Amino acid sequence: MEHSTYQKLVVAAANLLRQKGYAATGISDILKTAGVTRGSLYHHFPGGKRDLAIAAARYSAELLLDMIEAACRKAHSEGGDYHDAMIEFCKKIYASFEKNGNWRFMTVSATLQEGGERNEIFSKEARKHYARIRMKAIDEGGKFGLSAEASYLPLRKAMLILEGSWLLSRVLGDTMPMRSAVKFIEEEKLFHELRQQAQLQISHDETLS
Amino acid sequence: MEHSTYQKLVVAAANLLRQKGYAATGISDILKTAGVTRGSLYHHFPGGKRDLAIAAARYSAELLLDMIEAACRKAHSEGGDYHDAMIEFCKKIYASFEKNGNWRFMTVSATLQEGGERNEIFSKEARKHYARIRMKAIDEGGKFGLSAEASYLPLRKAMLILEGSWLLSRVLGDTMPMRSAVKFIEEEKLFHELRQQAQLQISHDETLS
DNA sequence: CCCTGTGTAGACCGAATGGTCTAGTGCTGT
DNA sequence: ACAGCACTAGACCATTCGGTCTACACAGGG
Repeated sequence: MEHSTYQKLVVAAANLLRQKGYAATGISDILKTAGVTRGSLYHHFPGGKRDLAIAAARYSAELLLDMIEAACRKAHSEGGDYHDAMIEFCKKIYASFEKNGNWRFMTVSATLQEGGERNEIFSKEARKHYARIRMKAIDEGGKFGLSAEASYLPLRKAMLILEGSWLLSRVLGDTMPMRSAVKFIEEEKLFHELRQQAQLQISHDETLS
Repeated sequence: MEHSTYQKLVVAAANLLRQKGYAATGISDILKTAGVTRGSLYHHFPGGKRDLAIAAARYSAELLLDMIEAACRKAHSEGGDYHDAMIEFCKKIYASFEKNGNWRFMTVSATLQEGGERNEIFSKEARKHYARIRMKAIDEGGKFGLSAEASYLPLRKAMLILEGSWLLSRVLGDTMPMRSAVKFIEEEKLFHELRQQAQLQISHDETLS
């Protein structure tokens, strides 16, 4: 990991918050995991737990964006299309889930889920991160010659499936839902191809008539 | 609501747990919401919070099964197919989400998510409920003449999308993800039809050759 | 040499948490 | 009338929570 106290705190917080959620994660947990004492935390994060959670969410979102970018780059270099990139992205997440529990994913939604009443600060942060993810999708999709919508919708669907299956896998203590998420996202590529064929078919028919 | 103290506790707990999660929901919250005092709670649920959460999860799972059943019945009576039932199911959940925040859904995964270390009791409960949902899907799909797998997979996919979008909608404080979940699940019907056509196409070609 | 600023250490605090315990209420069958 | 019971009420407890505060370590500049 990183060696600065600040970084140690963010990394530890990101992991714990993702695993247990905001309310269940105690400051002491984070301090113990990070090997840091209370004074340091409140020096770097005057706002306490809230500040730290926001920093952790930002860090996690960064990792997620990197994964998306890497998956797209790989698909590109292997001659695949945008849907191949989505599959690659999903498989990466599954692999890391299978290996280390749930580490390195499901950043924003899990991290910023404070119990109880609407927390406008956290919601605003979350919206910011998801907007960035959206922009990244549009950007990467564009490199495959896709429109903004054709870039964003597949990623959104993949994200929903992944978040759902991640949630489930965590509750059940079983990676099966994550595995089926991979299958579902592989299916999406087929779906997309079939839809294209069907549209070709239609325009063909229309040309004939 | 129900009038027995036991029922009042279960209903209040189910709502609060779903909204805020296990760790963030205090016993006092539940008592206040239910209009019940501490002694009563520990009379009906000697195991305290844990017992109550398990009962709440069971209750929520029951509601979910009812919703699935109702959606299938409606699709049947209107001459629709199994995918129409999934769409109906999803729309119902979206409608109730739109109306009362997040009430009456996302039972098991949210309710039984205790922070921290693997909680084998909760996981076992969750597995039990999801197994029941699976059986219900197979049962209902059978009435539409579908195989077990063809019954279960669409529901699983719908559930994953719904859980993901529910999670997101809650964090963002915006029903948009739920709305897109409805669209995605409507898409599934089209996907299924296209796939059937393609398979017919293939078997046709094979017959010709 | 001290002074100042950045960062660390951990004792300490009030509030809130989940859980226990005793007293009491009101309905039951006898 | 009374004993037995299921149930309710809420004071009480130990623990833990997030957060504050003072003391200290140790740089670099004068």
